[in-house]
Amino acid sequence: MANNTSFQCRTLEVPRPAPTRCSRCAVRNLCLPMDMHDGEVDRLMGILGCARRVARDEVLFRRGEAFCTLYAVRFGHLKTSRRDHRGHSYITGFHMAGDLMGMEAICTGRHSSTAVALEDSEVCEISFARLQAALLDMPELMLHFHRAMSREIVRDQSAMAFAGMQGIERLASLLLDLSARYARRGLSPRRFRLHMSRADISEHLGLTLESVSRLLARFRDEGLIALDKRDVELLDIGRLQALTMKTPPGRGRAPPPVSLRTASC
Amino acid sequence: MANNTSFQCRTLEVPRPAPTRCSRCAVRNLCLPMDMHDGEVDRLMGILGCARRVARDEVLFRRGEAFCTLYAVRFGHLKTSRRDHRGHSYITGFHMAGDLMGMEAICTGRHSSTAVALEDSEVCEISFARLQAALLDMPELMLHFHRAMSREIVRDQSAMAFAGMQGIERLASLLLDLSARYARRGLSPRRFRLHMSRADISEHLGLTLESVSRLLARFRDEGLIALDKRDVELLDIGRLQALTMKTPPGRGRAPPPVSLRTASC
DNA sequence: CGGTCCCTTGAATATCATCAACGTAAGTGG
DNA sequence: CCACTTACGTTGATGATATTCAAGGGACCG
Repeated sequence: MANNTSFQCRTLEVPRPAPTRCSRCAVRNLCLPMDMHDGEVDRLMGILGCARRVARDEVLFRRGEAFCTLYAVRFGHLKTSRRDHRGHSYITGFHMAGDLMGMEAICTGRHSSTAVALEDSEVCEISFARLQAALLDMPELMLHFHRAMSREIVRDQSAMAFAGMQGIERLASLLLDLSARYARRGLSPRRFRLHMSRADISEHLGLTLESVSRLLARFRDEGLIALDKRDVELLDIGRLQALTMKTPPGRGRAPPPVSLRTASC
Repeated sequence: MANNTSFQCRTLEVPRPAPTRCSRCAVRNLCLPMDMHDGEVDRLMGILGCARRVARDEVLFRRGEAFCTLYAVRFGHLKTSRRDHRGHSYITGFHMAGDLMGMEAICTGRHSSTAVALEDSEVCEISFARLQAALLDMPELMLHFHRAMSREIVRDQSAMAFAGMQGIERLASLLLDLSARYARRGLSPRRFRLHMSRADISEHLGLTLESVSRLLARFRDEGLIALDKRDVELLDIGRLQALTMKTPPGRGRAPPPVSLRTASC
């Protein structure tokens, strides 16, 4: 982890590891197009800053701060939060290896949310200006970037559904979402750690801390999950999914088949 | 509105207006960079399809459908909706002149939501493939596009806050959001029409239709708004804003000042 | 005129927030 | 090592809020 100063870093407090080597990165396939060959990958070195360690509870970026870099999570977990009009804060997302962070800031040039590490983590700094320039020469990378932003839109729109759900469904949805994301990373979809506090969960789901605690206890008592502090095991994924699929008594309808009217373009 | 066939349109059912002329479009400044001169604007003609009319209740695109074009609203109002796991649908957004639609579909190549017109409307079809190609030559337009996607992320993240709000705050937030959007378009921020049904509002806010009706009546009775079917007038915007800022009794805290720690980039 | 759609209103119930107390574990300092 | 503190989580009692079920009003349309 040699201190690298060839690229201007924002703060000098944290020891700097060597510049990011995407070609060796564990989450390369999450950050970059799958079919990108190493030669192209190496060209990216120019737009990358250094990997940056973020200690637990440390702020990666803060609301109102000028935006200049995107961040790709190399390992660890982070949360992003905002405040609504009344100053009440809520968590817009939990982020893990391979996730891209900071895209909300592009539109204004200032961050609209604050990112904090839930555990000691490492992110890869991506100069937005250099990325913009690089995209002009790399059409596949540009498309990949657009897909990443679109994925963030889909994720955020999915979270909007919480508003119409009961607490029990919100919590089940969160557990299943985390499970699926770990599965995609080759980790266990059944056993994982909730790196966030109960308060974090409640601020993400729009419930109170007490409700989250009660709901988790209920899931445990009903044999849906095993729970040991922040370690959770999903004992009955099928029943958890069923929870997200019906609250009303009689008419729990299966989601209709996706219409695939082929378009002629 | 001559029928134009120089560009392949998806359906031939609707009469085709002449190809879109951005340089004369009323919402040009919402779609395109402000400082774009007419010469550049004319270059865009190549990536634009035809303006497309969408009749009230008509589907512009449907979940599962292959994605090939983005849509910029020229006039009218539309809604986009999705279904959560349990098949329960919710509305991800209301869209009006100048809004860009369809960005959620970029990541998978298929639409994840369904767009329906709330009234007779017109959108401008933007071939995504051609847009991608054009962006390679037009760095400012690329940045503009990235800002538009980022704005969508911010908007969606703002809507996530509904989950943590009471009904009264959710409704006030919606009214103020619509008000602000109309103001930005040079329309009255005080008087406007709710082009969506009560059911649409309820599915957007995560409430029941009955709750929305009761809350609107309450706002009316308390002199916050005047209400005549779908026409609304905000009589006391200040008090409406106050509603979004405090529900809890004592400790309604003013939002803290934005921290502007200047970053050295 | 009958029907439908959209909206409103009422009464009973379920769900969640609030307030409060307590438990546990980790860290600190004597 | 023990008393103390702090952060985090659990649990209980109570009340506010929103949902559910039900009925009905009003506008529009064939």
